[in-house]
Amino acid sequence: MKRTHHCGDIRKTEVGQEVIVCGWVSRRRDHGGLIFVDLRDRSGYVQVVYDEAAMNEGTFHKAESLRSEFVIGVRGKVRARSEETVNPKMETGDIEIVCTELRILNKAKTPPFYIQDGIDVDEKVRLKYRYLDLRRPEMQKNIMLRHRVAKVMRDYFDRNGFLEIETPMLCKSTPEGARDFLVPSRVNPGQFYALPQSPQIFKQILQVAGFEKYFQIVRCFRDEDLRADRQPEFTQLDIEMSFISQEDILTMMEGMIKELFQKSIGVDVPTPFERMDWDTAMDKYGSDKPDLRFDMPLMDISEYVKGSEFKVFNAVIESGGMVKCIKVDGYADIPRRRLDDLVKFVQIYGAKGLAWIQYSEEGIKSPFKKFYSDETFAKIAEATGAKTGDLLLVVADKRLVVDTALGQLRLEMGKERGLIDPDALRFLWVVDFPMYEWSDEEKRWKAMHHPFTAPRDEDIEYLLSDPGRVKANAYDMVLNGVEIGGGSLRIYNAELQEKVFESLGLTPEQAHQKFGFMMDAFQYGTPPHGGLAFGLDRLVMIMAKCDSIRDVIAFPKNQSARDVMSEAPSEVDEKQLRELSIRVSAPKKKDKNENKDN
RNA sequence: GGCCCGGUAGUUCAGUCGGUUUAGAAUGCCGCCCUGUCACGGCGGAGAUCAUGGGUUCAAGUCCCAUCCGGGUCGCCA
Repeated sequence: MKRTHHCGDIRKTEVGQEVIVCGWVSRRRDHGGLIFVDLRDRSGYVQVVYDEAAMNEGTFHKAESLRSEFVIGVRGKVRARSEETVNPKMETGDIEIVCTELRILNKAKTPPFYIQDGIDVDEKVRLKYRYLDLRRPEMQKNIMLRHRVAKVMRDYFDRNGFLEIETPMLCKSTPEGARDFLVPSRVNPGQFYALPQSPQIFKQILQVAGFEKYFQIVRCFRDEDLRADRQPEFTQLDIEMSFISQEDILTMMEGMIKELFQKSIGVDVPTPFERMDWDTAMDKYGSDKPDLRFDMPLMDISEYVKGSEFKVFNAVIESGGMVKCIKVDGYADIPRRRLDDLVKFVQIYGAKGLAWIQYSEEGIKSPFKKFYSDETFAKIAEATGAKTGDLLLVVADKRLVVDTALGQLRLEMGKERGLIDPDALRFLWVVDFPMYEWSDEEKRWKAMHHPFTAPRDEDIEYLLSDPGRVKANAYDMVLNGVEIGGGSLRIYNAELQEKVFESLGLTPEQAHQKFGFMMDAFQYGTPPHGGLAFGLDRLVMIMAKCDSIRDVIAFPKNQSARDVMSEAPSEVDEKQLRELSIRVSAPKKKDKNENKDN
């Protein structure tokens, strides 16, 4: 019984033909002498009819035994449905297959949840039975889209002269950056590989090796805590090019994105993308990845509120901080309760509090009303464009806290007030990133991007004397407030690279121990080069309109970094550990699943 | 590591102030009936370690403590 058609592909053109289809029983409607089965394969659904009066008894009897998710093969004739029985909700709703032969290829246990779109089931159940979850059409679509995305990317880069080159999964552990996943080496007792956080160094060395244009769709690993958009292993589209300017890279990537959206979801993305420097992004949107699907910029009102009796604002301004606000149109009647919630909300991001001005019909309401004149409130209204009915939410603190808290509050208000068009795609390049950021925890400057990023030429003199003012030739691609890619022009001069290591607090010995092979390579004729990497999971997540990258990864980990289907990670045999010269100090874990299910 | 939310039939939920409940509903499942359904319909039935452990109480799904599990988030993520 060899399949001739896919379920979802059959149309009126096949009417009269004998077809053989295979798939899973999605729904069975048993009317006694007449049974309908919606048969599903990866292409979609088709209705199969079993008519007691018109078929042999054994076959009909078999049809009566069908249950959800049985795997069957059906031979039958395609028939046009009568006008009253056409189902416009189904792609194949014009036709049905009248079964003449039924083969039950496999029975199935009753699944723990419905195999259909839009289910509301605890994610742990979905992940445990991932093979059933993935059987749902919307998940199938996501995985198919992901395939399509990778395919378009490969075609684009191939056509533009790029080579896909694989790099090692077993690498040297490097300082800086995320925590490494370590892999013990059996043949080198006591020594460890690290799984790559990205192929960064290898792709640069491939430039030294003269490949000029490299790309790779590659798995990366970072042992950090998980989020809706962060998995310990994730996929990057990794790119590096020689003899190019920043402009060349941005243009090449815009072309790739344009083609990608056109060919995989049929959306036209206008190019070139908007550009914004990092300082502006932080100042205006309180984020290095602004969501431009709505406006609501942060506005500085320090000059209007300084020098008053209101100690909170004064103290902040005098110590070099600032008072900024966002304007929420038509929300002057925000419930007091909600304001209390928002105070807590900004505190998450380090703000000590939140103030507000309600320009309501009954007049101005504000916790600091008594400290300021009506004129001051009028001036603030003028400066911010606030009209009667509008709400200003105000945060006072040092710059980074104000920007972060208000930036997050802006997003919260954007969602709450329905200002975000769910179909909008707003691309943006954020450029001119700072080279360093200060780590309070480690009391030192850390590379904001990574230590191979080239500082702007005019800032090189400040690398050691004033790292905070150095800007880098680094850029991020942002889509709808999500960082989907980032990269930089690289340092290609060994001395400059050493200087940057020094600025990061690495001694020449440490630098040499960790990156010596790279520094060596750089002495043998390194071309100017640069590149970037995209987060493939995040990109597909947005294209598929999902809220979590778990929905576009076939077998993701849960928030505790566990695969609940295969139950990884797990303890291993003493023998394995002995071979690796490893002794485990962690207490034995009880089997987490011993008191659960079956 | 911190904060927030959650855990009750296979699934999704309800369960008030601790007591009239034998812990309900929907859906799924099982059986019988049903020839034009497409979320088919009708009748009947089975199905619960109320996450786990301890405590308070005459009495705990409900209150308290601890633990486990899940999700979101801050820190973290070059």
